[in-house]
Amino acid sequence: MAKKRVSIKDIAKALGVSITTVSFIINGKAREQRISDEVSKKVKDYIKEVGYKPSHVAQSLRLGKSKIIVFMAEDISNQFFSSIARFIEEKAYRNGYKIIYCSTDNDVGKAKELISTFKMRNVDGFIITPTPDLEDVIKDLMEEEFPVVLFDRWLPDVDCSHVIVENKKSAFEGTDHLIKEGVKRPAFISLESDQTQMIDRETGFREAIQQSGVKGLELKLKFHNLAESGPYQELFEFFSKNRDIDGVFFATNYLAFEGLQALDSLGRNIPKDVKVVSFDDHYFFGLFKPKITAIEQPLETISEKLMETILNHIEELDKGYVSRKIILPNKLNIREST
Amino acid sequence: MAKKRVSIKDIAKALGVSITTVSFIINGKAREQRISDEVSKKVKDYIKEVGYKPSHVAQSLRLGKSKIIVFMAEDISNQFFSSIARFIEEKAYRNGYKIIYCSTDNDVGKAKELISTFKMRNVDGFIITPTPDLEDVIKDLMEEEFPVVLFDRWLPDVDCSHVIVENKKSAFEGTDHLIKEGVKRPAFISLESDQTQMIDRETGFREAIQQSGVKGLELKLKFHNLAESGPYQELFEFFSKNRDIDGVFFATNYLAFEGLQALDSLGRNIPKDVKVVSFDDHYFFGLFKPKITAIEQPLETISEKLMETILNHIEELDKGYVSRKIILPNKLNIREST
DNA sequence: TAATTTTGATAAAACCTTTTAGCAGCTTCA
DNA sequence: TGAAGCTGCTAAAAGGTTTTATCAAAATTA
Repeated sequence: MAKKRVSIKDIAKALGVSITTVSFIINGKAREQRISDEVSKKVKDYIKEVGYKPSHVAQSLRLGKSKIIVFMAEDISNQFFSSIARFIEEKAYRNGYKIIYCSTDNDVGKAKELISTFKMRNVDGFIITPTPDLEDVIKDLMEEEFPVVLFDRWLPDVDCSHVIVENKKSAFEGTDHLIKEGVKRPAFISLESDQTQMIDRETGFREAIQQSGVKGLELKLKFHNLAESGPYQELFEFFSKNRDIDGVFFATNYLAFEGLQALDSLGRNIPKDVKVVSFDDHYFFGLFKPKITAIEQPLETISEKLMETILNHIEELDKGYVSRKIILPNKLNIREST
Repeated sequence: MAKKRVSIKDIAKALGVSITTVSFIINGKAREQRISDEVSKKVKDYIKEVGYKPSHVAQSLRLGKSKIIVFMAEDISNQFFSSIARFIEEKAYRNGYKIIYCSTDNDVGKAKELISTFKMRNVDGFIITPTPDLEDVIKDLMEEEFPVVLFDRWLPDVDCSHVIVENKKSAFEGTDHLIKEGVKRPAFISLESDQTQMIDRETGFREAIQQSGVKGLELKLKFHNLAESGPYQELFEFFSKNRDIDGVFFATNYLAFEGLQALDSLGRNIPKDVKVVSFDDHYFFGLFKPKITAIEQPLETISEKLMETILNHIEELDKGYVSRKIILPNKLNIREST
């Protein structure tokens, strides 16, 4: 027995006033529109009595705003993204926005499809981890004046707001830390990817080894999605072929988890034989034996900046777009593995 | 220079036909409504040319359906929930639905607030992990004919659809497994909670020890949210006070992670001194040394059933509500810790 | 007193769809 | 020849809001 939802019209009729009047009162424009306190009170009381709530859908239609922001992650089940999702959610709700999420699996096709379906939904903004080759879509989005903020990585060819971290600098520091701890033959394990975050981490590694004169080694693995088996086997082979490696920098934690297993299978002791640093700190690095040194991204600050930026874009849509590019520092958590 | 979005009206005007005609053609009712193939083609071609996409907001308003489902988790950044979120997302999108997520932190107040804001949004359905004391809100929701499915736990006092797992049976099996491996003094570590999933796991544990005649021990911890520090300290004290414990059943993986650390600090060897089983398998249980025996919930099947159930409720709203109660089996993954 | 301003409100358009009811004009059948 | 049925299409209402333009009555000013 679903009681019919009460609308402004019902209120107006019941109280013998006009729809306009009710709307003004609801929106706090009673004073401004010279509605008498008497009428105002009557309407407010009635609203409370019947528990009226405005229809967001109707508001969306009328105002062209949905109060919905899309959060497009590479994979929402990944700890990094789900943690950000959690922070973002809180900040969004506090500001009256809701979040619709989706995962691209780093696949352009999927990303394009998702973006195009969301455009129809009148969403107010997009927070996106861009897949490779997404430049054109992002440009379109921006031309159509959709607020967009990228994160985790960015697109050099598009002048779009983004929130990222100091990938190069932190990778440099991490590598330098390895070298300072006596590593002579460091390896850099990364993904086959020309996305900015990976490139920057690689550059950081290279600059560090170049500066100190040691000879490094690099391994780039294919992107595995969840369904496939991890890169364990490849890592195992790599480490068994290159016995002289005495330090490893993992470009992302998922590689570290697999790599640590491989090193363990090979009987390499950490940190005695091999020292280890990983990008992207994780709860489990603290539980590992030995505890793993890692670079921690400031998840909450990233989320804060993302929301701040997107809300800024949404709320001053008219006042001329200026992209905001935010680069945040990370923190190197030194633990037992180095 | 945002090009104005084209509407049905624009198409009608441009082509000199009526809005009705265009709408019929768009919705594949041309034949049925005897629109000539000639007109039909003309309209379709034009639509393709200008790239018309219907406004979902207007459709929502007109049809009273938003094609949005709410996914209300305890905490979206928790691996269990984010994994389900990932599966759900996929299944929802394939069926033309979008997912809005939110986290309750197991707090009724927050849950109530969230539900009430979502009601206004004309969402089509709710997938919920109920917090304690949420019965009334769920009842209201159901009375207002909102489709609802609960998961992870359920509310005995409400006849609402749910998808859960065989908590009691699996806890029994896990405990029984410990005992069969020679454990004489098993401990059950859980949360202070009277939610069904925890109660059932506890019952399973109790029945297993009762059946075999061994004497068990229980510890119930407070629910910690993310901001607070974990229950490490309490676990440490518990284990150091009860040196005779030679087997532990953790009711959820987060407790296991903390508990394992505590056991390690105390120098207890696993599995020689203490055998360990945990509810909720996790990628990291396989990386641990030793690898931890755990009960794996069928995440994908849970998600499938959730979507199936909610879609069923959404699409046959009229045909009389019958709650569906689905209980899925888990899998005991025996590893090195037992 | 007449003209003007202020007060307290309202009608109606707009946002974009879907869908019911209906309207000419033509064909068929008795 | 008149009634009934079909064909191809459309007008208009409804869904719930916001906002602009407008209006009558009362109050103020000249």
